[in-house]
Amino acid sequence: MEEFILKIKKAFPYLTDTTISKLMSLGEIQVLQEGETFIKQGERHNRIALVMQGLLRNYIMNDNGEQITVVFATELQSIAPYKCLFLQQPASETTEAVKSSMLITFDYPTMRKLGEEEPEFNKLYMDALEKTLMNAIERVEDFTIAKPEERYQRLLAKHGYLIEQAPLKYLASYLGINPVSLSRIRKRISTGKKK
Amino acid sequence: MEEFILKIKKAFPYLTDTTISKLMSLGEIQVLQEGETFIKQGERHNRIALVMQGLLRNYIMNDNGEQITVVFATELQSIAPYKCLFLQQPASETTEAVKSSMLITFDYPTMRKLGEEEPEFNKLYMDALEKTLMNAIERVEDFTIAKPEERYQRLLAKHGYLIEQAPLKYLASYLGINPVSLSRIRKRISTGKKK
DNA sequence: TTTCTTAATTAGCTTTTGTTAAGTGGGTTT
DNA sequence: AAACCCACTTAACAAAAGCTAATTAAGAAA
Repeated sequence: MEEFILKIKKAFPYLTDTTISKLMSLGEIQVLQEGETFIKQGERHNRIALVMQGLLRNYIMNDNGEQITVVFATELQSIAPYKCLFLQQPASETTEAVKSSMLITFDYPTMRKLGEEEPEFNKLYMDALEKTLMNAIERVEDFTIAKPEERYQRLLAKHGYLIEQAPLKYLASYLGINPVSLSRIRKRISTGKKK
Repeated sequence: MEEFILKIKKAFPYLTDTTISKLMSLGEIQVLQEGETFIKQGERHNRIALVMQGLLRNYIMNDNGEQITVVFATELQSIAPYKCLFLQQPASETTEAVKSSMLITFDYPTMRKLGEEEPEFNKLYMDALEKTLMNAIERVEDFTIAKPEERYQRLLAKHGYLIEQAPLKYLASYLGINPVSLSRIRKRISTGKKK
């Protein structure tokens, strides 16, 4: 808990101590065991989560009922069913803990209302949004620039911890490829390399 | 001009007339001919654009020096070198007019500072950010859910105007595939379909 | 009009991925 | 220990995409 506050301070240096304590009192701590969900597809929901510890993922279902991991979130990253929050719709995705995790969650409308009076809250929310946007853009770039095998290599280079912590089947859909293909790619890389 | 203000009012109904006129006075109108750029890769830049008319794209270079179109922006959508704005880096992408277009551009730091005093500005910026984020997420979902041919189909269904207005070579990289492949996909779709 | 240039299509071949199915191994449960 | 479950791997073949190059089409320039 203490260490988490320290991390927050480091990540958002402009937050005063009073704001942080207000924030902690507004937020709700939630602990999830591996496989437990924070939000389920179809639910109406209005909370946004900041990951304190662990690893979560958002997944949607494809036409075959398979889970497609759209995004992972780890320490100090925020995760939410954004379309659901912004458009007031039932969630189209599920947020689930990949390993046991701790979150602090906030009511989205409350946060935005608070922000109107307290600029610090607004700044915090905007920063979180901007970060989330940059991550999404980076992900789109990976898909447009790199072919499946290269995407795996880039993921390995940039976010190796994901490859260590998430099972292959999640990673495969996250990379937009088939689990069988990903296994093959791994082998190609580990053995004599290509060409 | 008049019609544009009407569109703004429709898209952001909470903006008062005074805010809108303030906004218009703060913004700078810019007209781009086809192929002209708003921001070039490598430049430092701090403006964010709202498209009034036309069609723009952001592209980056891959390792072979080919242009990869990461995102399109059309009427009432915002476009900017986000990573450049948020992290104060030289732009890693170029923003270019796909056809002759009109923009209104704002200084990003000014807007954020203004927002601290005037909640309406903040709300506008957050709404724009949230929309941009939703678009990026949708795009990631397309990549993870659908194979190249299906991605083209989805694009056709959801954003057919892009397919009418943007040349194939831009669309191909936008969809993460080779122009030759896209041409083949088109043919496969138009002729007897698959199977 | 003819010429030039560039985008798009088509073709032939290679490489990669998708698909289905059969192993393999680790970890639980009984 | 045996039986079971599940993730991952491996294999074999089909389908799709990548790559190179040649051809066609269309628009701009001479």
